[in-house]
Amino acid sequence: MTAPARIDRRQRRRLETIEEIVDVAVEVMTEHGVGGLSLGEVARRMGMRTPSLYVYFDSKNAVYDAVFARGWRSAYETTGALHLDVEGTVRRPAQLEPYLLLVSRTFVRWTIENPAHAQLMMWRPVPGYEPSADAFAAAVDALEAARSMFVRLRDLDLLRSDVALDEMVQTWTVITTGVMTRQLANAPQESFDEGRVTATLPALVAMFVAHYRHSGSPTKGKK
Amino acid sequence: MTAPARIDRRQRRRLETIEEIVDVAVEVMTEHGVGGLSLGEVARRMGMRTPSLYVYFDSKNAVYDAVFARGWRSAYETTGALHLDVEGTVRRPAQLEPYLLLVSRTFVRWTIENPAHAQLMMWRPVPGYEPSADAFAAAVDALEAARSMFVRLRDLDLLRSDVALDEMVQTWTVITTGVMTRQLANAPQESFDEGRVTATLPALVAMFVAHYRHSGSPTKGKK
DNA sequence: GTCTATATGACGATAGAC
DNA sequence: GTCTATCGTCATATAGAC
Repeated sequence: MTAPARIDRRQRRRLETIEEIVDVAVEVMTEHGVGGLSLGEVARRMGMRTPSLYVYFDSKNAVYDAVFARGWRSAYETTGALHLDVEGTVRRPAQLEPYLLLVSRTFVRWTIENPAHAQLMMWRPVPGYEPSADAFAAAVDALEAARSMFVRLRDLDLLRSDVALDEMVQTWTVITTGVMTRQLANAPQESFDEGRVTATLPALVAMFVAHYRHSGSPTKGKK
Repeated sequence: MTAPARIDRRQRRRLETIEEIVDVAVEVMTEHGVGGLSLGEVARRMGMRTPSLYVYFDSKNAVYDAVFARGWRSAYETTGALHLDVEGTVRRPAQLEPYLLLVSRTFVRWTIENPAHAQLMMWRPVPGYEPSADAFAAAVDALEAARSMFVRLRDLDLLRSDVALDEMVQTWTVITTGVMTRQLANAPQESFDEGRVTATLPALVAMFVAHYRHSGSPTKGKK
């Protein structure tokens, strides 16, 4: 039975080529902007001709789709790791604010360090491209992870239970997306650590925590 | 002296044509996405040939630049009107939170109703385009207006004076930009009034006010 | 001054030879 | 699987008609 093995080897090679195409595409997007992706440039860097890429991807948008899905999976893995400890059991944060600050910093840092992925994921920079159902599922998974984080924090009595979870998830994503957007749009050359926008994360998380923490009544609260 | 009059008429016609080109360009950007602007499409809709547009604009990026500058001027006029009363004297808001909610709602509403302008202004959707010094000045004016609003509110003892103004301006723009970004990226077809993201503005402004208002000590405040 | 005709080079994409 | 050849479209540039 050598036939299956040969097929496996072929498929492995094919997958490696696909991975390399995506890598080079991200490289080009990082240099020339997300909308500046050119299949000709990708082929040139890989030592091929443009039409050869069509063996692996049906269209330019299919390449964008792979970057989109890969981005959400990577962000999910990076940020989601904070929600679980090594054994995989649910983590019990001692204090709410330091925990949420760590989560937001981890996510925003990922977006600043992966600007091509992040812009494709958070903005709509490419006319005509919309994520496929498969790619969108990766985004939904990541949002669901954030949502279940808030469920967990609420069950631990760290967050108010009189506010709709949707509102917390929405305001949370507005804050993280807002920081990422202003940092990448206004000063894309600044790193996460030296960013003047990323530096406001502690203040923004403090506002969020004051508003939604369980203990006190944050605003207009009838004490 | 008929010559100057004829020149005036010509210049007026020229300015009208320029305005029309920008109008049609915004129309195309709204339909096909900001990066989907095609000078050929603009010329087609105006009943001209593409090269004729180059009489009025040096390049495609010059058209983007006009849209960028026009957008910031329009946003400035729309939002800045709230800061002054009819006579032009400084307005004295009775309550901080309703006032800031009105300002943020007015600004974000403008971005949702002018998505092409807003995306060009707040994101970086067009590879190779960077605003010229002139166009950038319009953006600086608008940001300065926001900053002076906070100066005024602080002088009126409505905002804390122990926090750097820069931080307030930064967190404020993060919130407004974040709402605009998530609404336009995730549900661009929803109007401002029916938007599920824009609906979180009251909660976000409440957080902001609780954190920065003068009276109480919002978080970790030593009472 | 205003527009058209024409040309160039890059792009995404397809067809077909090897 | 990779190539050459080709198509249509795009931004852009130049030359010249009116």
